Amino acid sequence: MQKQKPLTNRATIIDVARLSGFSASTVSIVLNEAPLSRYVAAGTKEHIRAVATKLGYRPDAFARSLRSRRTHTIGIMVSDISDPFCTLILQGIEKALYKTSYLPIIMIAHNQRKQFERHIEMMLERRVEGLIVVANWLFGGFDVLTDIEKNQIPTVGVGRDLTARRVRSLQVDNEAGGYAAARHLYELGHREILVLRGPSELADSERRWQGVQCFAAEAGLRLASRRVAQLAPAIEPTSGFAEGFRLTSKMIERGIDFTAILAFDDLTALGAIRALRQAGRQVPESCSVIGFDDVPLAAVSTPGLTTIRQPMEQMGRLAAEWVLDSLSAPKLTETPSDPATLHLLPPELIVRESTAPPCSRTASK
Amino acid sequence: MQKQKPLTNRATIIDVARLSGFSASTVSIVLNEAPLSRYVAAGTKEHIRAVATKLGYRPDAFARSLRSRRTHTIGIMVSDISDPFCTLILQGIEKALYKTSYLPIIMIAHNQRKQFERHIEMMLERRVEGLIVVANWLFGGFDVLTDIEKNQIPTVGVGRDLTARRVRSLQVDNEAGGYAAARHLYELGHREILVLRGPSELADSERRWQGVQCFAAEAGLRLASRRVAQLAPAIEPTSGFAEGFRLTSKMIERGIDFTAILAFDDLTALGAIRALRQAGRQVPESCSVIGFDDVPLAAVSTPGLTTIRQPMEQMGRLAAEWVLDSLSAPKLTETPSDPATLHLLPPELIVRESTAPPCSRTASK
DNA sequence: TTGTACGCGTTATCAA
DNA sequence: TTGATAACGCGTACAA
Repeated sequence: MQKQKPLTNRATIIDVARLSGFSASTVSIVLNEAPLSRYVAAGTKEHIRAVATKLGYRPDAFARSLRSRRTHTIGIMVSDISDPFCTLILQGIEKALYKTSYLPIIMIAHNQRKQFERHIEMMLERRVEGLIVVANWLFGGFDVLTDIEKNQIPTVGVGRDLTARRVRSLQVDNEAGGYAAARHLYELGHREILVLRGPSELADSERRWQGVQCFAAEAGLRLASRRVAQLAPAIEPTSGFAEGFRLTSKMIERGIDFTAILAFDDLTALGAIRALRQAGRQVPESCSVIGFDDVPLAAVSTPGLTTIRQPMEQMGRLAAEWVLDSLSAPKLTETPSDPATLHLLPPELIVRESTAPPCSRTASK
Repeated sequence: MQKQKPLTNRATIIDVARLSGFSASTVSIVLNEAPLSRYVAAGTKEHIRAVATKLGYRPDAFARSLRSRRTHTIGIMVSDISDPFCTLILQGIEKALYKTSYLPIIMIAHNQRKQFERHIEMMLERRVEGLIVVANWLFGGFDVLTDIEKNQIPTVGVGRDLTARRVRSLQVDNEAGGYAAARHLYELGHREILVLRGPSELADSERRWQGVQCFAAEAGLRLASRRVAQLAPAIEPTSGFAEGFRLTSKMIERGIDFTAILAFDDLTALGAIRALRQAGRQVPESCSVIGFDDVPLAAVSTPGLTTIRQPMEQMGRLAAEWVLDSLSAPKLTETPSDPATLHLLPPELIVRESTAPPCSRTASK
């Protein structure tokens, strides 16, 4: 029958001090297991701890940070939370951070510059010690990052190349990915390949396309320009599906021959598959399709989608580790001329059911 | 010893005061546009603002909150960030919160009780003013929420029924959803329906199943027990795919007839489709399939998946609004006997291509 | 119209 | 071994 105080405010360290009969300093030392707590009598410690739990005492992060000048906080700016690409990277970051005492502060920009800016403001006010920017698709200018730059907050970009903004970045090797995709189709025997390039505003599009061209040149494969299409500029990542569908349908209507489709990403590939099916063509029997990313749905769609995997979890983990490193590393020199490196991770070919050798009757040669 | 140096040497309000020649209080009043700023000379304001921006001054959220006793922060606990279900709810919450001055602090529990607990601790230390728990799948006991209870923090649960923990909750009407799914298949003409029930530990499973049974009773539809299977208990939401595949394959092997499958959720449905395809049956020509949730991949898989939509964004929005309401509402009475209502939202039937009338040759009767 | 003084909860420093 | 005190950065009565 213990009557509890209707605390509008919670127990503070002073309450614990009063009730335990010791000073706030001692309480602080004991509860934080500070070095000095070695000299505190065991009984005292025990008593103080008992009182603390009894009162449900919890240190106030705000007061603590104000005093210690440390927030133990890392800001994570995600461009789009409904995109599994970002989500998996986030997962990797989370896992890496969870082991440490750092708390991730996740903010979602919804692909809007305005929100991005506002969130950056908030992060600065919250004194994040590091920042990770997870971006996939378009994302306007990143000029806002200069704010970060001025404030000397260690920043890492994942998914997009932000080195132009002087931000160390982490990305899959798009060129190698494009190369691997083209090679896979070629080795299966495909010679008439429809290439659905990504939107022009995305740097990734160009890199993957270069990888494809590079392989074609090496293998002596001819990429007829009539079999190359480019996705229209798009705001949302999901618009890749509609574009893949539209472009593939158009090619079929025009009567252009092809035995395989090399799509910009998984969603584009799925759109292409829908178009093929609508035209009465089975995948992979009458047309192979390969995607890019290896988003979770690639594994559960039917047929399972052959694709180029980006090591998203690993990318997230690495980004987190980089930030953590620069946090713990002594800032020996101020290097404003630091050239902000771009780190490329190897992609991996994941073969599922959507690719197969071309059917003899379909192969026109 | 070396003097304690700030990690980031930013401008404080005092710097602004010094450089502008006015006192800190005047600066504070001006920059916050406090009521008293009405009496400050326009020139003074302008000057102070200029100095502030010149110095890149940014108020420190920690100091501010410490003083004002308000954090303007709402904790959001997400059970699994890689589950699109959670992600869409999060989206709704975000959008609703963005309009306000409240900042969402997102934490991810990765479906692990331990992490859940630790994050709850952190949220309390960060003095969140409200809490939203977004959960889909299993999630151990929620006893930890008693902490929250004690601290009198307004809490809303989304996706799972947490009323047993005295947490106001928001959920789709699972029974109505099951009912609608069964009805859709029945109205298309299906009489031999394979039902893949959800895992037994999930309360949703039972409710959906009751909806199905309810419709069957009303329509005089007989649900043969040999055509009812139940997913094995599972930790991850994605295991629904494997289970859907396994159970459907087993049914086919056993030679059990059915013209349609009513799956527990979209992933289960996709697993079923995979199994059907492997057995040489086309969807929807030789078997219809209906899912539940309307996760984004339902729209982009081929064939497009007919499903029961949960209004996830709306659920998120509502949850946010509820929390906001209890924050602004005057706490007139302490009502520890408050029965924590469960609010049910209507599901919606989304018809795509995976359902069709049974083919005459397939229908065995 | 502007400045002074104090308090928010913690922790580091020094004194006892 | 423990306690007193001063900061951390900001907002706001109250005084001027």
